[in-house]
Amino acid sequence: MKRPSTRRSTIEDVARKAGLSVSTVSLVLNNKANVRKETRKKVQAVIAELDYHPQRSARGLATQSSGNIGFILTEDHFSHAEPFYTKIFLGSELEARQHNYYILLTTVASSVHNTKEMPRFFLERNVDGIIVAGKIGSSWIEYICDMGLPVILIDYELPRHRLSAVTADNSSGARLVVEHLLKLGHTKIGFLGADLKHPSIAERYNAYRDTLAAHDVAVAQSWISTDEPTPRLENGYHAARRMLGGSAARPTALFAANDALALGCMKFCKESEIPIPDALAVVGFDNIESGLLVEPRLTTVNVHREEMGSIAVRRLVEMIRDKSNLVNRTTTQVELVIRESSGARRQSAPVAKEVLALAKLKEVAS
Amino acid sequence: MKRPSTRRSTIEDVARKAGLSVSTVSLVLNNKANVRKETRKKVQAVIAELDYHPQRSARGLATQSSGNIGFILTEDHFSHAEPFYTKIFLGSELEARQHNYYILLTTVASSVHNTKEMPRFFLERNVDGIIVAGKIGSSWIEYICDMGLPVILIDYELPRHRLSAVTADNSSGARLVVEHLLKLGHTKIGFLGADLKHPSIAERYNAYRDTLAAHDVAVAQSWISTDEPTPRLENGYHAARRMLGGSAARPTALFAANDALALGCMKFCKESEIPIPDALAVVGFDNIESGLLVEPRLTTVNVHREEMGSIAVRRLVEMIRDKSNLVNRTTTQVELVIRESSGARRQSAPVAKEVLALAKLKEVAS
DNA sequence: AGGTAGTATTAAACCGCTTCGATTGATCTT
DNA sequence: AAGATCAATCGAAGCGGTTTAATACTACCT
Repeated sequence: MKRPSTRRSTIEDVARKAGLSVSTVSLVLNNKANVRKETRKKVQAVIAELDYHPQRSARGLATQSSGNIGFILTEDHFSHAEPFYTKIFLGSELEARQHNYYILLTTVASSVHNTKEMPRFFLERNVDGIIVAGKIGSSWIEYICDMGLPVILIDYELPRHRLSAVTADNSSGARLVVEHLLKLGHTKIGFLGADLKHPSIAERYNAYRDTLAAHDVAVAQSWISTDEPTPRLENGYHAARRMLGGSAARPTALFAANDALALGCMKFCKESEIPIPDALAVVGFDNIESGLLVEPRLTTVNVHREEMGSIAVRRLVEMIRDKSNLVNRTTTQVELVIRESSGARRQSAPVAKEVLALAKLKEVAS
Repeated sequence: MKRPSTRRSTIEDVARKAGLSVSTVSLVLNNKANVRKETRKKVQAVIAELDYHPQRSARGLATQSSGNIGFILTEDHFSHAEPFYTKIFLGSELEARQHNYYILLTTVASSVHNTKEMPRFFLERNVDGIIVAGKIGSSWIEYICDMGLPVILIDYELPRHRLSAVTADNSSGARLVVEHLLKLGHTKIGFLGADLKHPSIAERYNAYRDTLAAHDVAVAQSWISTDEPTPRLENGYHAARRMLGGSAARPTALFAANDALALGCMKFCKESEIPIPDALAVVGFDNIESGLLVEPRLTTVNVHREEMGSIAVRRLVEMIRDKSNLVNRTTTQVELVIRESSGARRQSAPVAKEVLALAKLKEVAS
């Protein structure tokens, strides 16, 4: 651990001290061929001795690249401190580090835009690739594609645009949920959703319908709510009120498109004294931490968020390195986490002790 | 909105098109003196026309600065997706944007370190200043100070090091809590804390004791818990079990050093069927979102997290710009948020509808 | 008109690295 | 032994800005 007491050393210092030219040092630095083994060793020794680290901006200027990855999140996704996306970001950051990239996180308004409100890193060409997490306005996508930079989406897909993406296996997750509820004897299973234009929600919804159909279970239209604009807690509350507040026949189980909606629903039930899970079994999706705090604890589907982030970075780095624009979609595995809100488990497990199977991956190069 | 169809334009393109030299354009770019008004106008027009934006790395190389701010968080703070720090980060990012800085967020191990695990941005001299959020090992602080970069702490202080810092007004917050409980008639008020070496917790603890003393209210040692290593939910749970599980005389009210501890405590009470607030009033600190989810909802102290982040950036930018090393400490105001867990309010308010007074600031330049 | 003091503009050096083409030296052919 | 080939090294140009010192232009005195 040496202090940067004096001036920081440059490639020239290294070259001089090693008795070689700057170019040779550069070759070593970048692991290029045609450097004698001893020369390489020598240079590396000097580098270590001087604690030399190439300067980012100099390198960036010379190579016309920044060493940064742009991470874009819409304001509403992040500003509600959505822990879902926080974890994704964290996974990205850790992975980026491995590859010597920095991540520039920026939030943007969800749709319209003019050049003024563009993330600065676009204008200043300060990123080598882009990660977009969550649903975002298509105007953004258009713009981003026009930049000609490698792009990868997380938890979002656009069939039309042929973009690489990392998503959770929403269909399997939803299927697991519905099968779980069926197994518990439910036949009146409702769906608490939001904007079906969000592909993840649509996938969950479709798998829900398909699974019910496959088991020849009918569903009343009034048990399905897909009118809410966003899958947030308040909206779960409101949708639950509409669906359960009246006198109409209620479902006995409810699959919410995500945990926030499920928690909103539970909040309504608590206020209306509808006992969960006895009068209504509730299941969410995402496995956010708050699901552990409520009473009863929320049965849900675990999504490997950090992993989604790290995979996205890995793919993106490949795209940058190989200058490939091969579109590839990765689906991360999910698993059902059974707690009390679905009525399958009666005892409360010790706090913060929950073992989840490790994730595996299915990849599809398309 | 123009597409970057061709090559991106450089300062030379601007100069040529404006019929001026590169240097003049640079002068305009940096708002330097001695440029004729019309010349300035002309240049600006061309800049707009070409949609020119100076390239970060070129600028960085020339000025030996990066345009980045390093944001350091210990792993445990962030990896638990602590929403507390997420919000602080968000505030920083928004503010940084105003000043044309990027934020590089990195997490570090909480203590020991060798050069290998240093954030890369140090080694590559890729930041112009540093923000440290939350408690961090003193070895880190030493190292960071040695870098000679401007530093500002958020939610942490080190009397010995004379560093600038942004903190919440912990003392006032704790005083408000205790007075609130006293007003409700409590005289047996316990404290659920953790590591007193964390200055924020220590401040809250001291204000708690002082306020009680000022009102001549005694407190049993068994009602004070400060043994937990970190102020996290599990630890609140354990501490509550130790304090309330036995047969000894219980306090009737408990002030937890933060919301996570309070929630852990509530979890224990729920399992042990200790009714809140009837048998025990509970108050937290921080106002994290989960406090709204539990039943009863948590009375707490609101801390303006985004604001703390934005203030930190503002101060840091000043330090960078003025090359000043004036130490200054800013304390952001807090306010009591009364909900049901303290027993002062019986009705449940409508979901997600809570009006908080706007924050004001007290500043002390020292 | 000539000198001077500013003010506005510019040429050129420089920041630290990469990369291309040239150079050198060694090894292989015939 | 003279070329040819190939590996290792190096010199110099270039990336896109900033900054310094020199120069050109004005306006003002006397």
